[in-house]
Amino acid sequence: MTQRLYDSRTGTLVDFAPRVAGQVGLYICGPTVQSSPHIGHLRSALVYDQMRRWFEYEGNEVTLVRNVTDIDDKILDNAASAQREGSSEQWWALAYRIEREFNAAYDALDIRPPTYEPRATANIQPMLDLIERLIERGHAYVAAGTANVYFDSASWPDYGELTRQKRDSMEPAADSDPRGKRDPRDFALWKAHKDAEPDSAAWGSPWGRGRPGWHIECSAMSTRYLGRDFDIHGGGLDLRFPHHENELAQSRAGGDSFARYWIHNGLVNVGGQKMSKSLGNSIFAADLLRAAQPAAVRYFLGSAHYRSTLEFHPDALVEATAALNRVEAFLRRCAREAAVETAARAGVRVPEAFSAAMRDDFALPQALAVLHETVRAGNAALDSGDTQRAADRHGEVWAIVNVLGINPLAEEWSATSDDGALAALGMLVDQLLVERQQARERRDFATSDRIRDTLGQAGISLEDTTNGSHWSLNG
RNA sequence: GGUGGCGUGGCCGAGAGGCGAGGCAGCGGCCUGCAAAGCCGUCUACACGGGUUCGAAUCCCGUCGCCACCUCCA
Repeated sequence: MTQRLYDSRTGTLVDFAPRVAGQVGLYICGPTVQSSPHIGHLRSALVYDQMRRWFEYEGNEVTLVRNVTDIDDKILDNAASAQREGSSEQWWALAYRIEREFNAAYDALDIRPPTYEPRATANIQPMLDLIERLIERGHAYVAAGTANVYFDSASWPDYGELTRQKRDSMEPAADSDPRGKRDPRDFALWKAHKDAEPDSAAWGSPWGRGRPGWHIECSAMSTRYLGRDFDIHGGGLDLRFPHHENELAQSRAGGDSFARYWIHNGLVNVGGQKMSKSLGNSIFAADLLRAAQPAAVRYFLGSAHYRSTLEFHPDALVEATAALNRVEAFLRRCAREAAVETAARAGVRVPEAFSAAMRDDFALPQALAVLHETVRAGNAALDSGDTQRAADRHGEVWAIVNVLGINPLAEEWSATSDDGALAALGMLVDQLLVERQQARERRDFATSDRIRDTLGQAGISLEDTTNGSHWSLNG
């Protein structure tokens, strides 16, 4: 069965075939590092992380390139306004600090680093080369008497193809500062240096000192690392227009065939509304990581289809944690009762229904339904004493949670735990469990319940089974 | 004005002509000293009005409501 995916350029579900069989090239628009990462940034990164893991699980070699926009208007503005309030932080220091915040959040969620992460400021020359090519081909012009270079949208008949809009029916943009544009729909390839901006934010070019426009970096960097003809270009839905439209226009006008497939992930709403600074309803990465375990955050962010709007609500993480606890409880129970060997589950493949869901445009909600159905089947097998069948389900569940990166027992999540403290806790709890068991045997339930209550207040839950009692720390 | 999307049960969230995805929460049962966990069962649905069809949440027409993008955006 072939991989299907929704290509937003054609607006249809299509068969995905990589340019070179077994090798997938993926370019993702990363963040502009101007302020702290929020839930929307994480969702976007996670969506492509899970796609990448799935492609790799299917035997492909994936080259994932995700850029960092580390020079743009907002970064300069934010640095300048902080400086007016006494900050000494330069724009490039701000960008780097924020970039590290993003990487810390990605790491916390085990979003694997891309194959490469190019920064705009490190790729000025390839951008200049592309701009020169566009001028030579008659698709760009230098605004008279300035160092501003614009893409000539009227010279490119396909302009609007990505979002299936006609150039003539686009709303005439209120262009506050045309600076020599021939048409409001033209967009900047190169922006002339302004006196008010720091010298460090300008590079030399054939047209004068300045800095790159927003879109040109992605055209230059995607083709530099993935080739002039590559497989998939992805990013947030809000980037379709103008960012991706302009990328596509300038790349094709420059002679590159560019991305074969375009994918766009849905945005995150909070309280039914788009998250925005002015509404003050932003949920930041730090908020999420404080509220729940990383695996639960991943589970929540992957609980809606990647193209759907995901609704964040206060209980969402509680529900995700509960759902994942169920999976964890099964994995632990199975390890106890069915004596599952690590080696035995290593080669187990995901259930066919799970693969079918993933191959159908990465249908995560259905894939998660398969996960839960497999857990239920495994628990039912344990209930009936069929340990072989339980072990089989255990292997499948293990394979699923690893592909999605939501394995509650994965080493990634436990790296920071304090082994010494945990060992000490274990000894104390085990001693209490012995006392409780003795109380139960003499039917002194007042004592046994008191021990359970005390442990409960300390955040430890108990589970009595025919093979003894088990304890766990509440997530 | 242009382009695209959405409205599903208490909540989240799939599905896209015929067996009610799944999770969270609730209820009943089994199990349990009682719980917890688990399993079994179960109540609340497809915005509204027409139409097509043997059959519509799904297709068509209309209505209402909501949202996104149209040069800052994940």
